[in-house]
Amino acid sequence: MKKRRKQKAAVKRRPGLASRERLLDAAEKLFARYGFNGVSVRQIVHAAKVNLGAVPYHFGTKEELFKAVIYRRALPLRVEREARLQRLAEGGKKPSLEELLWALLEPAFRASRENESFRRLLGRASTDPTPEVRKLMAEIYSTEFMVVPKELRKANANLADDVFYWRLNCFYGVMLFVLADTGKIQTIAGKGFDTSRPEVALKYVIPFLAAGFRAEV
Amino acid sequence: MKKRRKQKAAVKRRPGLASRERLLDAAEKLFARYGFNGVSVRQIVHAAKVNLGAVPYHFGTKEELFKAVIYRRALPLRVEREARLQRLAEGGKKPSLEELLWALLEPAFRASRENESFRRLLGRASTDPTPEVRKLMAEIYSTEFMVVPKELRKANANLADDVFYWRLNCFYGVMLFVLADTGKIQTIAGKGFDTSRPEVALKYVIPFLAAGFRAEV
DNA sequence: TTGCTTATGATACATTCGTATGAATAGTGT
DNA sequence: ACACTATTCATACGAATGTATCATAAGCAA
Repeated sequence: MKKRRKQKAAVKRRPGLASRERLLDAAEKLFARYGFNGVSVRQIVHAAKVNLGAVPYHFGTKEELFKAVIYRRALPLRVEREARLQRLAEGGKKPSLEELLWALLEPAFRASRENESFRRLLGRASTDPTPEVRKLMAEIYSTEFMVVPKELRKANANLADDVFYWRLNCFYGVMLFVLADTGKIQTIAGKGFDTSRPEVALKYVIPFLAAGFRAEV
Repeated sequence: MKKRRKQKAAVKRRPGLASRERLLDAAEKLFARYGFNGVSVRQIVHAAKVNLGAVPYHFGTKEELFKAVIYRRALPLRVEREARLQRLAEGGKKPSLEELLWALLEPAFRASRENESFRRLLGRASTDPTPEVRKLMAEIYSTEFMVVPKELRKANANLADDVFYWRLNCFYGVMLFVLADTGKIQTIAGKGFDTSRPEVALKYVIPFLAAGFRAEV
């Protein structure tokens, strides 16, 4: 592997920053819609109105561009999530399962207010079968999102291991599918059914999940 | 679009049938693992030990090959599912939610006994963002799998529309994620945690779903 | 201005992609 | 044996892919 260009201070300069940012925005939107393998670098630079050479220059490879798209928002997401958990812990008494779920889910869902694409991208990339994407997402979950299973385990300390992990599996299924927002329910319920608004989604999803975790064994 | 070859009786002959079948098997395995866009036709023919020209000959296009892979098992799946629903209806009294969920889910999960790939393919293709795949899956669900939401609606007649459809959304999230079997839980719970055996999966998943549907509003 | 670093642009490269073609082979009914 | 059809094979085609190259432009420090 040949060394990329020296780019120690690639972020310090201001002028051309617009180009890099537009690239990230366009890539986020397209990756969210069509997946990593479903979009070409040329489609991205065209949508971003940026030259083709900007991708090797700013990111090196398509895969690095994808990583940059994810990390740009994954880090703030973790910070936000942990702030909420912190606030919950400060309350003194043990939070309810519903409160915990809210703290864990709301930041990711709320990402849809400022930027609808990232919410979908997060949901879809988490189940993307492409090896490079899988590797990256495993890395993200083990570094940024590890707090999710850990906190849920604490809140469900009464459950046996096998039961808990299966319910955690179900939890991820619901979370990722609702984040991904594939539109499946619209094709059943009709186009008037809106699944994109985060506070509405949480209102319905959290009771479902809480009841699932509390089910009799 | 140019007309494909005449292939009215493409299935009648026996000899070369092995080639077509091997192609379907290899494609099923690879599509399940890497997604539609993550596999090339050349990888498929290589895995199937078949000549490249066999794909245009037997299927025309890659997309048609994918459709053939899905339909080969989707049709028997529907038949099996409806047989179970029939048996349930013959019982006379109204079946429990758990019994209904069992009838709806078991055939798809059981597909993993004979053929583990199709179960994963079904789960993953249902959330694949590729437009061609989405179109096909929408078609499949509206023709083969429409009975699922219909039966669930009957069993949850007490729920308001919005509540029901959100819970159906959660249901699909769980079902598809567990079918897809992406291995996420193994990375958390350790490699010893087995999610591939259908009867085990159902034992844990059905109580979770039933409790979710029954949750207080 | 001059000098230097960073960014953009047009273009080229080697691969790989899906699909098409037509000759060679194998199987079947007569 | 024959003719005929179904299948397999090697190969070719143009388009699209990710990445690299290098000349030019732009911003800033001196």
